[in-house]
Amino acid sequence: MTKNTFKSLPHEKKERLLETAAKLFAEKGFHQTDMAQIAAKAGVAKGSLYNYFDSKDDLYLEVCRHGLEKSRRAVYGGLDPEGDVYRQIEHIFRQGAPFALAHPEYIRLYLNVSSAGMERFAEKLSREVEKYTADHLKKILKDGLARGQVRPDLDVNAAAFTINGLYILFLVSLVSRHFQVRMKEYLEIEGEFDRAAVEAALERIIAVISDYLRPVGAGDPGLDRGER
Amino acid sequence: MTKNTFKSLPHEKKERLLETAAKLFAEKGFHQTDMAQIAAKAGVAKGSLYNYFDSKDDLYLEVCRHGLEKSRRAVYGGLDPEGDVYRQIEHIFRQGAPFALAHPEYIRLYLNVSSAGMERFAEKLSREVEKYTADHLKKILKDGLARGQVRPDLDVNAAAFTINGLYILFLVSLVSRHFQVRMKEYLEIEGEFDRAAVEAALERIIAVISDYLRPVGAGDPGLDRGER
Amino acid sequence: MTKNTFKSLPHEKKERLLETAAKLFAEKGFHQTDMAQIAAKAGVAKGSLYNYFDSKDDLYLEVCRHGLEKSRRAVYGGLDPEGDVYRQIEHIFRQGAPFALAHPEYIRLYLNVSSAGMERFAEKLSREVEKYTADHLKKILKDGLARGQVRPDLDVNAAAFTINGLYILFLVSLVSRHFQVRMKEYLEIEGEFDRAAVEAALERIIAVISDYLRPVGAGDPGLDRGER
Amino acid sequence: MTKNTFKSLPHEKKERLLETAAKLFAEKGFHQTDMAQIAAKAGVAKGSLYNYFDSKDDLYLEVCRHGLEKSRRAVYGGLDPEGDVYRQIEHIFRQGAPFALAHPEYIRLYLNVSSAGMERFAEKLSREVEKYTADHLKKILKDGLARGQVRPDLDVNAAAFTINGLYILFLVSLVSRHFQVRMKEYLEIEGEFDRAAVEAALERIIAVISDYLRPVGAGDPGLDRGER
DNA sequence: AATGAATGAGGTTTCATTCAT
DNA sequence: CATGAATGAAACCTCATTCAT
Repeated sequence: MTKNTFKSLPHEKKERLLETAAKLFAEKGFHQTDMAQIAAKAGVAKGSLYNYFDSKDDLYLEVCRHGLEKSRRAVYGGLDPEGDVYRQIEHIFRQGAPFALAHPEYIRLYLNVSSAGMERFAEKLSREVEKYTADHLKKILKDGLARGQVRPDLDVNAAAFTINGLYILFLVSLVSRHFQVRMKEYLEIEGEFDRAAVEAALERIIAVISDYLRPVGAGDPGLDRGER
Repeated sequence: MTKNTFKSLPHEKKERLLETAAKLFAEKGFHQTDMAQIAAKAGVAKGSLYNYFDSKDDLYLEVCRHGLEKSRRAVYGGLDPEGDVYRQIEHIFRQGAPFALAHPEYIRLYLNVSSAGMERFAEKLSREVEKYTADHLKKILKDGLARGQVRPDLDVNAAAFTINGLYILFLVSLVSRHFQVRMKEYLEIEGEFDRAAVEAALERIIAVISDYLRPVGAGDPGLDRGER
Repeated sequence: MTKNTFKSLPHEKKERLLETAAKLFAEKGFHQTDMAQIAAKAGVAKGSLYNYFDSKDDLYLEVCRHGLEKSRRAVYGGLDPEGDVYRQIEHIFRQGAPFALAHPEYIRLYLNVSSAGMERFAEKLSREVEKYTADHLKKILKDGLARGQVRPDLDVNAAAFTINGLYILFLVSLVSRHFQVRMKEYLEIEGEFDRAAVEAALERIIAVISDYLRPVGAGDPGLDRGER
Repeated sequence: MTKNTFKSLPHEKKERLLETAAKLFAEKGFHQTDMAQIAAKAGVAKGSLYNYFDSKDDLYLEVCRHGLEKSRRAVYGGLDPEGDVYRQIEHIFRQGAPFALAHPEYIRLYLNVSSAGMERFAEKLSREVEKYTADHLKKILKDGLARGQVRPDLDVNAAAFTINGLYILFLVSLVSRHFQVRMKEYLEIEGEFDRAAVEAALERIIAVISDYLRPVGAGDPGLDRGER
């Protein structure tokens, strides 16, 4: 468990340490990153890491939790709970994309937790990570349902599962070689996966969601679909 | 590159070796699996692995390719290209689920290729893996579009991206601790994630797809949605 | 010990095998050369090497003996025992130099036998190698002494030791990075150690020998010293 | 490159480590010596070697450099630059012999650098090693020339090459099986190569040098030749 | 609390030799 | 006799963690 010695460190030092570690873990993977490297890059002594954390596992866990908080603040921070369901969903995607581009390390860490040999972290992180988002999305959809903004026969949970699934796949496509190749293949994106391509992809995905949610016969699309 | 010495091995030995390696890699991750272990479990000498493959990387790649072929045969094997779009999509999901349960190792390997430090494998595998499925799905949707089985305004590529995304998320939920927790959270599955729960989840996801694809006003749902 | 299976091989195959091995051993050293490589380059099966020789050691020994014979034929082959002592010594140097340039591998093997961990080969080769040359040189000097061609107070054995020492040092300077650097440093050779530089060095060394051997007051130098 | 962690070790530990390594490398050769062995014999952990040196190569280089310094101090330490040329040369031989007997490992290491597969070390060591000695010898001879102590027609560089060659051959005869056999063969030494035999050999070699250098007609030999 | 040297288990790869075909 | 796959003992090097300063 994170020790008090770490908690009582100056804020700046804590941030520097966790961010350095996040970048390294995300870039090279858990096992390929070594404690000495983290210490060196963060400008602390290798031994100090063990004054702050019980083990490498412990540090990794803390790094993930830190990333989780950061991403939540970034994505759900400015959400207007009174807004239209489409606008709220779009808000999430539109906050998520720049966050992923600015902090690819945290998205990568999310992905890594699902990989082989990382189950002990999933055990500790996954519910915490997913419950928050799931509850949020379900609430948005339920509110939309209550207000007649979405199709009345909507399976809220399955829809939330789907929307979050698209959100995850979109974000990991911004940071993982594999998923980037996949997205380019599906959406037939040629050349660089630059800002414009990201924006276009985002709009098409949001349109899918909107098309799915919209009540039958709704003439006015809930989200801007001008692109399609 | 895989050496000829491996290729000319008895089929059974090749299978045993690749499957043993697949299971170990999938269970413990690439770096946590050691060559000695693979050799011992497969009943060959450590040195022999290096008669068959140039390196651990090379073996891993071969294991992934082998899994890819197996999964393709299992999932796309009995596909009836003349069938209705909904039936074809359902076929894919209904073949994929038991395959994933019977061979969780290959789904885990798929997931691992997207994790940090595995980019060199993604570089070699991802397009090969994704192009096949993407082309398949797009073709199914285009045929459905031509036959008027799906909404006429469908963004085929984005739909294929979405459907495959749901397919991936569904399968990885069967094999990855993290994604299993996530699915249970979203779909509010309590207790064991047993066969019945898997079946129920599968139907809800297929229903989402069906609802999305169906032309507006189509009275008869394309897929059985009795569950919902 | 070399097996009969090797001896009864076609001459050409034996030569090819021994020469291939000589080059590899000389280039990379005994331990860095592996049997598989030798077999591959010589165009024989790895297993065959063990039909021909008891072990790698045994092969190495045979390679050295083969090189020894070749070098003897090349260097002492055309020696005229009736000739003047100076001419005979010069003959040895003038035969040795092109041989070393044409077959650096054998000179390198000679050098390697004196290095650490090679004592078991020295035990078997050194006397055989050195006795022949020593006896030859001593005979030449004794004859010269008898004929009054060299200083009457000559310590024949020490002189032979010295002359052969210079011969060895000259030859190894043609094939060993270390001794080449050394010779260039001593003789202040700048730039490439090309044919002309080799010739010049050779003449200076022969002149040293001649100066040393010449009876006091002998007006006519025994060897051509025009260069100096 | 040698790391600071090594440099800041207690002098005694550094010496112990380098000497242990020197002895092992010299006894068994570079490739036959393993890091674990060195560590065990020197009483440090295997991992520590890698805190001190980048690699086995790096350690070997350091061991050679250390030996070089030791041998220089031993051989050139008490040299009287005002002395007679013959006395100076004899001094070098008379210092070198006991050093080689006391520290055969360093002479062996010198020899090893010239063997196959060691070129990367030669590249880094040879000039450094040879230049020092070459310059020294040339200076001694030039001074002798200026003072009329040696023959006026002396080829200083070739003479330095020769004298150093004899020095090398003499020393390696004390430590290498091969060269010992050679010396015994040339000088017809029977039985053990003991102190007395070494002394006798040394005197004969010095006499050769003296005879060679001495101006024609010099009645009084520069060096004691009573033995012959 | 901070430091960084010390530790040693562990992992990939090499290669001489054997042996079945 | 020729072949080349099989074997497994090493060997270099890494790195999480400890501990003395």
